[in-house]
Amino acid sequence: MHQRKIPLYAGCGYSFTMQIIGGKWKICIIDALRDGPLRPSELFKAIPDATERVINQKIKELLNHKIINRTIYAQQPPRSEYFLTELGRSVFPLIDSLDDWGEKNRAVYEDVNPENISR
Amino acid sequence: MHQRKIPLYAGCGYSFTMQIIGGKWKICIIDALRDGPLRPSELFKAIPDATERVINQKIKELLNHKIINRTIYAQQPPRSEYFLTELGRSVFPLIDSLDDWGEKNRAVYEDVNPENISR
DNA sequence: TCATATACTGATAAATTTATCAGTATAGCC
DNA sequence: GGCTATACTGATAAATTTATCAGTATATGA
Repeated sequence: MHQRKIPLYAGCGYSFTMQIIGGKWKICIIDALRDGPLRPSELFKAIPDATERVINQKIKELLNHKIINRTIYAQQPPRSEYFLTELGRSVFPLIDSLDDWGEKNRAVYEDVNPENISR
Repeated sequence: MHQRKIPLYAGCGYSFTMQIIGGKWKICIIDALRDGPLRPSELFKAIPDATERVINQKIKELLNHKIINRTIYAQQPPRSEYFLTELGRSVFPLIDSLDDWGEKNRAVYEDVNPENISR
């Protein structure tokens, strides 16, 4: 595994929250599970821009962080389903706010040269 | 400068928002400017955990993204001040929600072995 | 003249995150 | 036996972000 060298900074609530739901794909996963449990393969289909490997990694983090949980069916071939925990559902309002802000303010950057937008 | 190879993913509003306020220090900067303009040196003092270089980089991004703006006084030694734009102030509710969620749910992880929390 | 204070920028290294690709395990079916 | 489908994991490369450290410019005042 990967051994962290610089301790995570969580001095403020938002830094902490960002550790849980930040990164490139986590919110996508949470959002995809809104309407009910999904099997891994369904999750991959729901987020086609991400590789399966990354989704698996992020699933693991979300499991560790108790945002999602898993049902494993004792079948062959294996079958499992991921679903949101109570804690996971509690981030819906955050996602919605972030999403609304983004959709609303996307237009602000539309008339700008991309060179001037990027970091 | 740095030339991006993988295009930024902003397929959803929240991905877009995350590009604007995500990363390790941007929200800290926005938050620090809540109570009024600050000079760079004051900003550094307000966020002692970050290096000045990083703050400067993030300032640049926030300027590009029209979240903050700058007043430059024609003085010597130079004097400038950063302040939030209208757009910048519009993210307060987001920050507050993220912060509240973090403070509220921090405790969830307190009884857990750190090994099981990290990614 | 020379050091000072201030607001930056450049170059590069280190750390972290994400992507790529290949491999494991197993019951059931042909 | 060999193939399939499924849910993963490992190793490593590539990309990106953050950190480290040094340097620029300039009016002012000692």
